Amino acid sequence: MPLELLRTPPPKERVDAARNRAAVLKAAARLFAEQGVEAVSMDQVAAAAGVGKGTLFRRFGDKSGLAAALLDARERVLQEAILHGPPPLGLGAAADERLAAFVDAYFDYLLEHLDLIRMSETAAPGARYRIGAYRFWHRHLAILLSATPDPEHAAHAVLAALSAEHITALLPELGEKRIRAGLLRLARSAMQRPGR
Amino acid sequence: MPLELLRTPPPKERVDAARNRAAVLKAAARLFAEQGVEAVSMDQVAAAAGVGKGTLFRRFGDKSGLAAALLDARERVLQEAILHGPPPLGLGAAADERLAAFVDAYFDYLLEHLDLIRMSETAAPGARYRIGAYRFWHRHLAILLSATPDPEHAAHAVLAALSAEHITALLPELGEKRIRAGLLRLARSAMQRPGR
DNA sequence: GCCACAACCGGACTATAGTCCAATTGTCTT
DNA sequence: AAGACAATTGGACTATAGTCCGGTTGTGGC
Repeated sequence: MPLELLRTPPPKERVDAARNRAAVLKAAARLFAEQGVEAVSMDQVAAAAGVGKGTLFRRFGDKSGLAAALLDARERVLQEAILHGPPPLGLGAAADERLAAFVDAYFDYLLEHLDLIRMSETAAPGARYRIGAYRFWHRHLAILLSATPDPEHAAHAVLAALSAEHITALLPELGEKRIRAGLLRLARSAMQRPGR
Repeated sequence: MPLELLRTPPPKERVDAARNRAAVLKAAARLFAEQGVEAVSMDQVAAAAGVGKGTLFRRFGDKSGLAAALLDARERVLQEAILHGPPPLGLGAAADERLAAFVDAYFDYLLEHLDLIRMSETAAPGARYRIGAYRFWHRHLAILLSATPDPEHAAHAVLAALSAEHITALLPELGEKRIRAGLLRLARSAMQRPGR
């Protein structure tokens, strides 16, 4: 088994760089938890991590990148469950059941980290649609919706209703329960073949 | 943004204030058209209008408010057509036809002013959901969708697929035609009663 | 016409995201 | 072990959104 495949990044990361990245993530997690994502500036994160601003931005690109890095681990759990976990989220259930399970699980994930996800989606214009995670969800949904006339558009439409910005705005107005029910209904109706 | 800032207030406006507002709108329209909405700073607008920054911000609140003010006239045309125009947009057609007509007309409006609308929706966090226009569209859709289990959520879901941010991201990927078709399909399926 | 007062004005000021580059530090070669 | 080289660092710097407040100017009452 070639050892190269086990090294995290192919070009090795310098130890000081790795230490700094860990320090930044730790400091950011603490500050965000203490004061809320919105209220923490990048300067604060850099200072708390004992690192310069330049380092912070080169590592994570911008604030949305930092948020995305913090979400990375949690995201992978969901992705793993979809790819290799048991049905109905994973393979083995009918498409409509997998779709419902995904919406349900994603909504949980959203509620759990709403502010962070919102930051990762909105800090830069169009950020949401470029990050790898969005592409993953989109691909998954398009496959589940492949019986519809335009699976790709349908997948985007479902994800639009699952954007952090959208859910944040709806939460005080409709409450968690109604939103969840509405999302599941939306997913079900998006599934229907156009056999009217 | 507070609607009060966008409409002429009943208590008479001072003539210098009115002149400044007109100058700002004119200068902003010109600069936005010339250089694109993103590329123009508020300082530039203020300078071009011959007005101080304070004046600019007090009048329009923030950049999204300025964008909304510029859209105001065009928005009213669509709202008027819905309230008092001929069917299928106006009263007199079946709900599903009115819904399709709205999606079609709104999509036209969106394409026509995509950057401005995007600015009015995204400059401030949550701005989109607070502006009066959104409330209008939402109410209209909720009425058309009143046969569904949760008209308010369904209306939000349709509008989520019509957000400027979303359409901007989809346009290069899917193209205008596919998006329009997908939106009409989405609207139709949202309409269906849950008669399963 | 004049006065008082509220509304308005504008630019200096703050806060924050993000850029840049000279100096530093780790790593690899010989 | 030392030198060469590239990756990394960090803080000074820029650009922009948005705030604040002392001075100014309409406006309505007398």
